[in-house]
Amino acid sequence: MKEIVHIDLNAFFAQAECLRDPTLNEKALAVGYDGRRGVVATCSYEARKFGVRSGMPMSQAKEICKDLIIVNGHYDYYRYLSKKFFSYLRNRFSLIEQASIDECYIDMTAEIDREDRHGYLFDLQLSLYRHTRLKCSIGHGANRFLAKMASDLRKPMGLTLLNRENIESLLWPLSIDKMYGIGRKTAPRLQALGIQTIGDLARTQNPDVRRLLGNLFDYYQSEANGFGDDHVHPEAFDPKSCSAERTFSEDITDYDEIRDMIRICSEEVAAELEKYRKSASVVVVKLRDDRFRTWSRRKALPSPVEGSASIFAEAMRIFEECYHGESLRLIGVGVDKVGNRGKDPS
DNA sequence: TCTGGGGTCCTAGGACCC
DNA sequence: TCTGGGGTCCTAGGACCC
Repeated sequence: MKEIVHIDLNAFFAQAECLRDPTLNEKALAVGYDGRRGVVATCSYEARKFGVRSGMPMSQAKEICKDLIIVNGHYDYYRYLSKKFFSYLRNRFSLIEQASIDECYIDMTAEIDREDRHGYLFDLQLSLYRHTRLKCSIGHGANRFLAKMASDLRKPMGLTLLNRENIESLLWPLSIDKMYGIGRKTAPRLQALGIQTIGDLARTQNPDVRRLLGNLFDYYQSEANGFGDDHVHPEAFDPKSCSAERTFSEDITDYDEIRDMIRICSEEVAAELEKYRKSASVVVVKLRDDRFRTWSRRKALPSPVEGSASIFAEAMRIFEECYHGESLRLIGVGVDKVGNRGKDPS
C-alpha cells in the first residue's frame, strides 16, 4: 500500500496578500478585478463566512459582504511564493507532482514514518509554515483521490488521514457534490436518482446511475470505495495546450478592435510557446457573444506553428470563417497539440 | 448582482480508409 | 438499389478543476 499525500495551500492568493500587507490579516478579503465583469479569484475564510466564493461576480460579492476588501492580484508574487513552497518540498521528497500553483501530490512511501504518520505530517506542516509562512492543509491516503478528499476535509491548516477503515465514517456521509470530479451539472442529476452522498454512489447498483455516468461509473465507484489511482507523476510540467483570452468591459463589434485583440492574444500564446521552446499543430479561436453563447473553431495545420505572426494569420483565417457580426464579449486564441520544436508533435 | 482565465479530459458525430 | 464493420483522425462542445 502506498502512502500518498495531497498538500493544498489554503486560500492561497488571499494568504499571499496578507503576507504582502499584514493589516489584511483576518479581514474579509477578495482577490480579483474590481470592475465591470470582474470576478473573485480567491477570498479569505472571513469573506467565505458571508457566502463569497471563487468565480462569483465582484459586484455580487460586495453586495453580500459590505466590508469586503478587494485587492487586485499580484500574480508574480504568488508565483514566487509558490516556487519557494515547492522547492522546500522538492528538497525533502523526490516523487512530487505539482497539480497547480497551490497544490501537489507526493508519494511518501519511502519517507513517511509508518509508526506515526500523523506526527510526521504535522511536523511537515509546521516546517512548511516556518520556512514560508504559508498555511496548508494536508491529506493522506492510499491513493490520490483519498489524499485529495482528505485535504479538503479540514481547512485551514488541516491534517486528515483517510483509509479504507475510516472512509465509511469520514468520506461516505459527505454530500455527493463534495466528491472530486462531480460538479454543478452532474450532482443534481445524481441527486434526482437518489444519490445524495458519496456513500450512496459507493454502494449503488442502479442502472440509471450507470447510464448517467457512462464509462466513468466504474471509475467513480471504485474511488468512492477507496480503490483509486495511486501513481504520482513527477515529470516536469509539459503543457498540451495553451491559450489566451479576454473579456471586454463593453461588448464590441468593431472589426479593427477585434483584430487587435486577436493579435494580442496570438502574441501571448506565442510568448508562452517560446518560453517552453514548443510548437503547436492546431490553432483555436474562441468567441462569446452578448448572450453568453460560446463557440470555437479549430484547425489542424499541415506543419506546426510557433511564431506570433503565423498564429495570428491562422487565427484570423479561422475567425473570418466563424464570425457573422455578433456583438462579442470575449475573444480567445489558443493552440493545441503542443510538442517540442523540430519534432512531430504526435 | 450577471457570469474571469487557464487548463484537462471525455463524448459524439462525421470523414475517410480498408 | 440500399447499403457491413472496424479503425483512426478530426472537430465541437460540455464538464470539471484551480
